[in-house]
Amino acid sequence: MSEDDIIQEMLLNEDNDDQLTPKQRKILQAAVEMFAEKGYASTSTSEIAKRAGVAEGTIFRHYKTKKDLLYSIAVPMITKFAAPFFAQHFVKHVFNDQYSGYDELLRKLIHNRFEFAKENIPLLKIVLQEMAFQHEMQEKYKEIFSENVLPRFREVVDHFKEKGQIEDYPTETVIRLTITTIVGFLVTRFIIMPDYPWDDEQEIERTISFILHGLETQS
Amino acid sequence: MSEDDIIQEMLLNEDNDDQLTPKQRKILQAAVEMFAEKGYASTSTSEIAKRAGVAEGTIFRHYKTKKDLLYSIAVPMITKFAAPFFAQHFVKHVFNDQYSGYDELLRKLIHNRFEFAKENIPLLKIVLQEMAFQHEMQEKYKEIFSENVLPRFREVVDHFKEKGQIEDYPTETVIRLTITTIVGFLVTRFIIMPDYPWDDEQEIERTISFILHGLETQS
Amino acid sequence: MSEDDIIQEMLLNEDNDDQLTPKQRKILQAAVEMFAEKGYASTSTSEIAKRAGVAEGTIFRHYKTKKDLLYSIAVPMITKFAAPFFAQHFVKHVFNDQYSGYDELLRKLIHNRFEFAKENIPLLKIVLQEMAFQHEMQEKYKEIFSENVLPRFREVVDHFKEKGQIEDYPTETVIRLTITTIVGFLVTRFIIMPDYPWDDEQEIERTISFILHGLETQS
Amino acid sequence: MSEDDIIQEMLLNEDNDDQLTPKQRKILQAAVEMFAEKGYASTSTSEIAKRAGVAEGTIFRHYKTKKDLLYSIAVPMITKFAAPFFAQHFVKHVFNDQYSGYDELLRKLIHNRFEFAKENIPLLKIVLQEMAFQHEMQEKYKEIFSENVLPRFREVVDHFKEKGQIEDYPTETVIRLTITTIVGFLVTRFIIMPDYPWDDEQEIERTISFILHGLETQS
DNA sequence: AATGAATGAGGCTTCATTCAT
DNA sequence: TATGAATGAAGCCTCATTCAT
Repeated sequence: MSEDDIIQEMLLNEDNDDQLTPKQRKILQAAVEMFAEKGYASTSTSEIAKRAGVAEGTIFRHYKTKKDLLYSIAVPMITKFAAPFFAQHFVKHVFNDQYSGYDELLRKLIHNRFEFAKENIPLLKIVLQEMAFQHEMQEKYKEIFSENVLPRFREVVDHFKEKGQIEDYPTETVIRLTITTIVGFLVTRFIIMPDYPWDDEQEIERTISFILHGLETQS
Repeated sequence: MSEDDIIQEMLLNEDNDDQLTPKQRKILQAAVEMFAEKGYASTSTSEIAKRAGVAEGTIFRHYKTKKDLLYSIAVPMITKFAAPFFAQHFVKHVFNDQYSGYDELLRKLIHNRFEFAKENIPLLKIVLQEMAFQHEMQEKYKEIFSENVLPRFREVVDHFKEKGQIEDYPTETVIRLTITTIVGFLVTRFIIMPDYPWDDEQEIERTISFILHGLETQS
Repeated sequence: MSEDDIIQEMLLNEDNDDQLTPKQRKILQAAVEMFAEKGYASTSTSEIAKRAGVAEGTIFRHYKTKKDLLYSIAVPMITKFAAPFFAQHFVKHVFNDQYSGYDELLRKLIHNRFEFAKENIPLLKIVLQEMAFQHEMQEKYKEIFSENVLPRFREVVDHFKEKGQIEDYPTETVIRLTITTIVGFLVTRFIIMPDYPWDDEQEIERTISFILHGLETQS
Repeated sequence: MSEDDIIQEMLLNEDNDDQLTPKQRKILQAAVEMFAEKGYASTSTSEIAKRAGVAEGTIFRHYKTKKDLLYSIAVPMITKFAAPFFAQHFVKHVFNDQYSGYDELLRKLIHNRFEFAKENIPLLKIVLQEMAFQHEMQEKYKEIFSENVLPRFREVVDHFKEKGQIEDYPTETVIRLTITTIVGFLVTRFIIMPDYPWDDEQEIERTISFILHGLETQS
């Protein structure tokens, strides 16, 4: 757990707010809000400046370009969202403890990402939206996914497939179904229907059950 | 089946291409392409005009506003994507045939929507993107969903829950998990990873199995 | 003579004002005035628009870029200034008439360019100024000079050197001294001291004499 | 000769580099380079600061205004370029030595200004460019020219006209032709065609001959 | 003396929309 | 119906200059 924390800490501090001037922090905050509300392309730098309480020129002193501003917000978010897969013990734990199962891993992952999403709804929205059009973000996503998420995830899934806990679908399919269901839940919960009266604990459990039974080896 | 066809036909003809002048058709086609490529906000009417091979003014003769153009493309798409739920026998069939199961429904639904998505990738992309910001599209979506999709879907799910085929989750949860998994598959298949060497038939079957077992009553 | 006229006519009509809308003509006129007065870099497009009595956007409908506007003004001017050297009989005349001398050629050239400069003072100023920084203009100048002016001039000078009318300086030197003196005169007359009470006819004659005696074969 | 040196020394020391801090010297140097390369209006103070390796604010500590910076560079240059005419013996020498001719004076003048131009190409470029638009520079030029250059030059020319060495053109015309030819040579040599394989010694001699014969009394 | 963050006016350019033809 | 010239508001960005440190 402490190891995980350290890594997340590092990730979060990568471009840490500590080094930012107050004005810069205000700019980032305003930009995040507005990009999430209206989309990157429909948000003007003058609006951001106004909401941040800053002269428009000040934005460009810190970010050469409007796109720079977007990237400085969105690109690290991609890494952060994939953060659990950077933790050393994400995989190790699974292998070392013979009694641990896919359910335990899933439960940890979902709870962890649920909390993260809850704290970062606007950022999540921005990434989801702009990933469609921003080349540099797609590159970052591909890099993170293929170099960090996919290999770790594959190890784990293969492990449980060998243990017979998971149906013998192609590993990629298992991963797809798992991620799709988790992300689908988070998107529904926080972006599509944030005002629905969710019973989060139960809904999380049902989602875990759904995945587990969906992937369970069929006799 | 014929009933279903009629309804879809109606849906498709709502703003049917038959009534369009060639220029108008060119405009729509160009707009769909560009909105999907670059996003609504980042596409200029002059670019659309150029690609459509018409004068800029011509666009505004047919669509009062750039947003009108978007809506005339995207709003019907929402209806079309929910089309199966408009079909009378979508539900009736389920009730009349005592031997039919959730799997059969799911299989039909997925195959049907898979084909539809395949034929309408750019439109799908546009709707997914702009739903986030366009109020009128959200309204249309909510209307369709709560008045047509949800009630029908609820009837069906309740029916199978009563028959004991589906675990006793809240109906909304079952619907959410089902839709999330289907849409997640389509998005992954056609938008996120269109170039992956998919074995569509098998992947569809696995997705169906995943949903079915995920929702299956646990002894 | 008529031949010469035709060629000049062509040159002048190359991008002739006839094809321009009234607004476009106004824009060009305003741009020429302001570039000459304040320099290209210190003239804003909004000032040009104001003086032309046009919306700022209108400028960019006709000229993609502020620099385009400059080039569309200045580049043809380079050709026009070198126009006499495009005339077929500029050289032929010299060779065909055994009694003609360098003085006659010079006299024609100076008178002709004097009238031209007089009618195009602002354009002359713009070219002289911007030649220093605009790459594309330098290229055009080099092209015109090395492909049209220099070869013709060289033929003529060599001819008169052979006839013993001109001192045996390198041809390039003769050309340099001639052009330098003519251009120096025009620049002084029209740009540096336009308000001095010039006696143009006499000053032209003195300039011709100066060049002729300066280059005359020394016994 | 020593007298001449003293005067030039004074001129050069007017705003002498000795009194400058290293930073200030760097700023001036950077400004000269960039103004010559891109022109005054197209050079930003931040670029100058960057090339000089100082903070933006530092420039404005030494020069109240960007224009101040330009003037502090260009205005003294005007004086320096006219420096020979400040020397007492420039004229005296001519009168005292009955055997000296216009050729000797010209030769000295050209050699002297040639060396000066060679050492100050960027400054020359700046003055030539900005003279067109900067009022204060024009004033300085007019002052220097009418108060120092013109009177001295006139004395000398009148002297040689009386001696019959120079054709009886108006004195202003003689001066114009002389200066035009010299400046034309320097501009061609150092600014328009600096890369041409010049034979400087010979070209200078030819230029002197050209002027002398051009002005020589015609029998 | 030196810094560099901050400013806000203004620069060039794009854009959706209008309208006379 | 179709055009495309014209608009002017707004967008992104740059710049000379100021000021607290």
